Amino acid sequence: MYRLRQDKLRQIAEIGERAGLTYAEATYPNHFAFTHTIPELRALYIDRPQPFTEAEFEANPVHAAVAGRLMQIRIQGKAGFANLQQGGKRLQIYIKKDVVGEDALALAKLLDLGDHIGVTGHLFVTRSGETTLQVATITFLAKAMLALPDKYHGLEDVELRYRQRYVDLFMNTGQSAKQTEHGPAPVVANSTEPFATATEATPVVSEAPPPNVREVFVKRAAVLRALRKYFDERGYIEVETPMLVGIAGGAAARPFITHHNTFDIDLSLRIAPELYLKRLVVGGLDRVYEINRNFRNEGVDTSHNPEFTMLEFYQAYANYHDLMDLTEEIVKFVAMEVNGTTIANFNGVEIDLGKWTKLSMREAIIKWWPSEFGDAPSSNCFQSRDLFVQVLRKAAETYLPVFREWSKDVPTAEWSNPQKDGTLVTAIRQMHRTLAAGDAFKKGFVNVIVELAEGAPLGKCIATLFEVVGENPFASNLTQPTIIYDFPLAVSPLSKQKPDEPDWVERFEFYIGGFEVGNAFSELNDPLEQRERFLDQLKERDRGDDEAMHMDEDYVRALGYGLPPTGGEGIGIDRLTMILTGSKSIRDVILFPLLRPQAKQTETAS
RNA sequence: GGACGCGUAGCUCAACUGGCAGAGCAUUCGACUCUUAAUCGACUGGUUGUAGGUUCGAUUCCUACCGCGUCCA
Repeated sequence: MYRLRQDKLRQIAEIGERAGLTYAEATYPNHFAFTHTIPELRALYIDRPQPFTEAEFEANPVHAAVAGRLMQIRIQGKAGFANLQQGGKRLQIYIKKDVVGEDALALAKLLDLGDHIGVTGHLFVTRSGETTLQVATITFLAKAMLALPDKYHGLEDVELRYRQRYVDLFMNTGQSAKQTEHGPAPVVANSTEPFATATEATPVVSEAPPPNVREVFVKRAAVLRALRKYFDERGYIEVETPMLVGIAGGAAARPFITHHNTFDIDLSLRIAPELYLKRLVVGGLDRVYEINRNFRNEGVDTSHNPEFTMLEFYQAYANYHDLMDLTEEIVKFVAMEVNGTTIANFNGVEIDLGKWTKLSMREAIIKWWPSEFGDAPSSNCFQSRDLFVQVLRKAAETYLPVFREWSKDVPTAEWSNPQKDGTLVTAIRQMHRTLAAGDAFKKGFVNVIVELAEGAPLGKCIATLFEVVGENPFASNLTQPTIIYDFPLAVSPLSKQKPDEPDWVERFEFYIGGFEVGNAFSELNDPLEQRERFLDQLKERDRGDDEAMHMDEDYVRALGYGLPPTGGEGIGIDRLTMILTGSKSIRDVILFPLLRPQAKQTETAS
């Protein structure tokens, strides 16, 4: 292939020589003076309510020079049509020997799909009604040495699309015949729908065209633009804080470790900018935001990529109630800027980003209490470990009959304060293992009991129970925009306590489409309390939680200079973009998602 | 880390219950001055992800590994 195309390049050079061009000028020129981009030209004369007619073109000829990549060629002897693509749009061009002459036609015959050319000419309307550029001159700009994917299907192989995003981007622009056949707004092609009921038939996968990849990333840029506009207009300043850090703090996650040679020290890639941004608020930057990458050393799935983009913003004198209002406003604003509507379509479900539900975590647990667990508990069950244990025990005995056998002789006291190797703990662990291959929901529930039996803090158990109940796959509780507020202190080492309930903090997360999109809280600004929280984290770390935080003495010192009451929030940009583009996987909104390297053979010329 | 699924020509896909590995597009050659998934004729293209095993015979069955996807941890 390479050799054949190199031959063509030489022939192209020969044609160029006749026009006085050097080999380089004829094959890889370094300039083309265009008058319009293809999207501009289309917007002016074609993509409008009343496209220009042939009569209008004849009365007022439109001359243009455009450049693009050849996506289709229909040559017919001494004339032919082709489609040039630029900026995700295509323009048909018509090359006729009578007009362009012998050499230009010879050049046209040497062109391959994927080549870049520039053309000059004027617009006309064909008999079949397509506005077309009648070519006067052709300038060869660059050769595609590799064959393009199937012109009808485009590039469909998901792995290839991610590995060779450059091909994905110019093939899947919504312009391929298969994509246009399926309507103007192709949805992400995939089959399984978490929210679909069991009675619905599985859609036929092969019929769905690949998504409009270009559009997804154009929209992603629009999301970022809208967010910057929102914050810039409200007096926030955009900052950039270190990604290479000594202590990776601000979140519960494992960092990547790297090394700086001249200092000869190990550094981490940041897992969150949080602690630096609050230092800036101490420094008097009352409103700051940062949009950039975080790195977390974790696995990959449809909502996780080890590097992901996060927006974090901090606002002095605000608390989490202010941030809840702000959150609704921001999401609505971005949706309107990007899509012109607050309605989003995700996984076949219509989501209204303008309609929000607010529930405290405790309310949510009670409201969404699965009927399989028996009667919902009363709201005071979160007040003490004993009461919580009683509720869980009752639920377990209702939901899982085996539990009745195991626990009937066990006094509540042992539930509350179990022996590490006692019969109860052993039995529960055993049960957890036997469920491993089975029902995930059941397993999640048992997991709460395991945590409880192993002596995890009550708050942590409550948070885990919330996740189980909230993410119940049979209920889709967190699909529509939902704010869950008031978190247990035990899972929130950087948040400020509620004044009247010291075991709970002023924190919320918001969910859309079934997953967490953002996290916010009133910032803990008492340095002594913060030091204690770090020390608690170190204890958790000693107990084996390698996601627990490290002590950050400098951060505590910064708080020592006085952090005003401050509200701070983080929003996952990739996930927000997924919702706004209907992308089912985070990999569909990240240009080059992390993939395992392929140590495969590299194809070369022959 | 586990379960399930997938991997065949550059791309999109076939190949029945184990019996000579095929088609369309792209490529190459030829015809064609309003086509649009252009059309017509001819040709070319393969270590069936990798390595083993069973078998007279493996794309197909078995094992391990590699990569991807989905769900879960």
